[in-house]
Amino acid sequence: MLFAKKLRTWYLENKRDLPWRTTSNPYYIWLSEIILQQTRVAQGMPYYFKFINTFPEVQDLANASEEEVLKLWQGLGYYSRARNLQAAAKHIVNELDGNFPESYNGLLKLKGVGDYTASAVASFCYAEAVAVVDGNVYRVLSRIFGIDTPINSTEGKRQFKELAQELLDKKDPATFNQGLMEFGAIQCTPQKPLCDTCPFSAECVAYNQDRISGLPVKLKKQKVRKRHFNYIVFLSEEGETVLRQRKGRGIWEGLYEFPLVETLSEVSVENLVKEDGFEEYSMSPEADVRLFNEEPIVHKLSHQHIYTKFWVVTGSDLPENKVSVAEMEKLPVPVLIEKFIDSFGF
DNA sequence: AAGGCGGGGCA
DNA sequence: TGCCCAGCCTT
Repeated sequence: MLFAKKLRTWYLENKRDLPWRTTSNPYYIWLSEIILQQTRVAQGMPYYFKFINTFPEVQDLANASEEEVLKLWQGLGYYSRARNLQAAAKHIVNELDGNFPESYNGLLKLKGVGDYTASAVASFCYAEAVAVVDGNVYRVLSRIFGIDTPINSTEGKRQFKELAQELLDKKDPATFNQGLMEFGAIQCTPQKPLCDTCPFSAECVAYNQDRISGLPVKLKKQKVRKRHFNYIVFLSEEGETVLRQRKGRGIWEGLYEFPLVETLSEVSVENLVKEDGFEEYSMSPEADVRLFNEEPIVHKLSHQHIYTKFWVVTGSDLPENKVSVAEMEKLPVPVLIEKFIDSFGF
């Protein structure tokens, strides 16, 4: 049986009911695709509901403040997605008269929309015959066809895109694309795929050559950078503290945090006050600096381990960027900061 | 072509 | 622990 036909049959019998599968509104489809980039369905789902409830139309998203968008996005990670999301919404409203691009090429021009997302929206909403290639597709095709080209190499990307495009059901690209991804998510999983009930096991190269654990091939693993963050948590008698917005390129761009002194290694209070950047807070001599957590809190990200100490300062004048506790809770902050705020109590 | 970017789930 | 998740952007 043809690959597409077999996949279609499997999909129609096994697909999950997901909220973005009941709409053909390109705004909702686009929103769901951005949320789901490098993100599991279970993790992204509550954010999808928050966004469509808060911003029912693309105009609502375009008119919001960046701060409000980032606050809604808080906890989901990869915050450039949220900034690009709103930039694209503004572009659609202001330059495209509120109308979504209706082709792969048009969609590709939107900020934050790459080959995958443009293919997904174009095929789901407009039945354009463009194949999606995401992590699921790499895994499924590499196993069934026994392709060991690294999926994160230039050649691998080209090869898998070409194969997916050949296999694509040109008459119903939406069902094919969703089926291939769903198959990877449910049946051909990274660990312990369900080969016993797999409709492709007879021809699957990985299954028949016992190479399941070896496919797909991925080039080298990223090494984790270790950093040491010292957050200065000012407290005034009026119940204020200080938060600052992270600027420039890097982690958590646009989010808020306490004044930060980054050091090359763990520091004591004697050394902390001698660090570059600390003197700018011009603390009063009678100020009290107290370490909140004796043992550094390790915040683990995919590419960084952040060893964090929170230093609570009382009896000092507050530097720039004072905020009340009520204002603080409306600002978007990294999960690391949110967890501290919760445990500290304020 | 390579590196950077979050947070969480799972074996 | 390490790997992966409906990837994209910058250098």
